[in-house]
Amino acid sequence: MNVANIEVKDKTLKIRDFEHSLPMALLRARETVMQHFRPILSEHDLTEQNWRVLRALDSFGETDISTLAKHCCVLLPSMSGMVKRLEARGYIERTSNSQDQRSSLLSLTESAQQLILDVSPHSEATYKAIEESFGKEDLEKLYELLFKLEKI
Amino acid sequence: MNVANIEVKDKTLKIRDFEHSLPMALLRARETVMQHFRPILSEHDLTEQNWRVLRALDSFGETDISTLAKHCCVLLPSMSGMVKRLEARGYIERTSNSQDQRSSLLSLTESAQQLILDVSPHSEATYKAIEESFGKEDLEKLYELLFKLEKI
DNA sequence: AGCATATACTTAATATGTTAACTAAATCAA
DNA sequence: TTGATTTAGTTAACATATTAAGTATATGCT
Repeated sequence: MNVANIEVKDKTLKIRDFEHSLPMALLRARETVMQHFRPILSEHDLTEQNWRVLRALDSFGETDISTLAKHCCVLLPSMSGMVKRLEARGYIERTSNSQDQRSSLLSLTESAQQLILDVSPHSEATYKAIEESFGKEDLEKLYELLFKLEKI
Repeated sequence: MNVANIEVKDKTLKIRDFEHSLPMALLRARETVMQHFRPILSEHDLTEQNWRVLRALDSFGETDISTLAKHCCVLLPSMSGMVKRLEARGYIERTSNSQDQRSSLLSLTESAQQLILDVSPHSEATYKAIEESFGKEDLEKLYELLFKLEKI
């Protein structure tokens, strides 16, 4: 018997409730999407988060680690370790910031730029396939609703 | 300069590209939603995942750990550890499965059922607030699109 | 200048995500 | 019935998430 809704005799309603949970629905949807992208990334020994960081540096250019973390939706301690590992693998460089000795500026190495050139076409193709399967109009509508949800 | 789109003179297009990424949009939206729920859960020393597990057990009733993991969108090794910790805290019980000695059946303790009764009203209220702020029709539309996305 | 406070980041500790290896029980085939 | 294979779970190893504590530099006040 379901304690959170004791008047419900069978579990049908409560199960729909669980499946209908907004965080759950967002998680499942994201999982489905990522299942299409992860094989491409893992071929290059990149995690989903690694790819996010490299793409963000490519998009926004040289930035400090805090700004990068915000863009990538990653907490600073996670980013700290990730950058350290990507630096060790030769994908990220640090330049000391003359204005503030506490932080440094991060940028992509040549090797990382080449990696992005290699991976991007596959990533783009996967995205196009999703867009085609899902429908361009529905996808635009989904973005609209997701962006709206970010602002509540 | 953005390597993945070298003909782009400034970074505007590439930045929008990054922000417009579907996994990123889903992640950000989910983060926004969870920021509303996490304070309630952390008051009871529950992680987001813990709450998912307890709610799933409440909804689906006694189940084996593999089924539970699928419902919660969690991998089996993660679930294995989580169940062990929730069991140690007195929230989950194991019953040996006479049909199959490899697995056992999991269920909620009285204490967990009481916990759900305590937390649910706050969780419900938060959900209602989100629903009101976001709009009921848009929320239904969002669910519809998310469920559709799960099926691609 | 000198001290208190704030800021930027790292490190630590523990939980969870992810893949691979491992254990034990169940099933299947000869 | 025995031996190979499959299935259900756990454990291991490492990456990331999360909160708290620690370190060094900047800034503001007196």
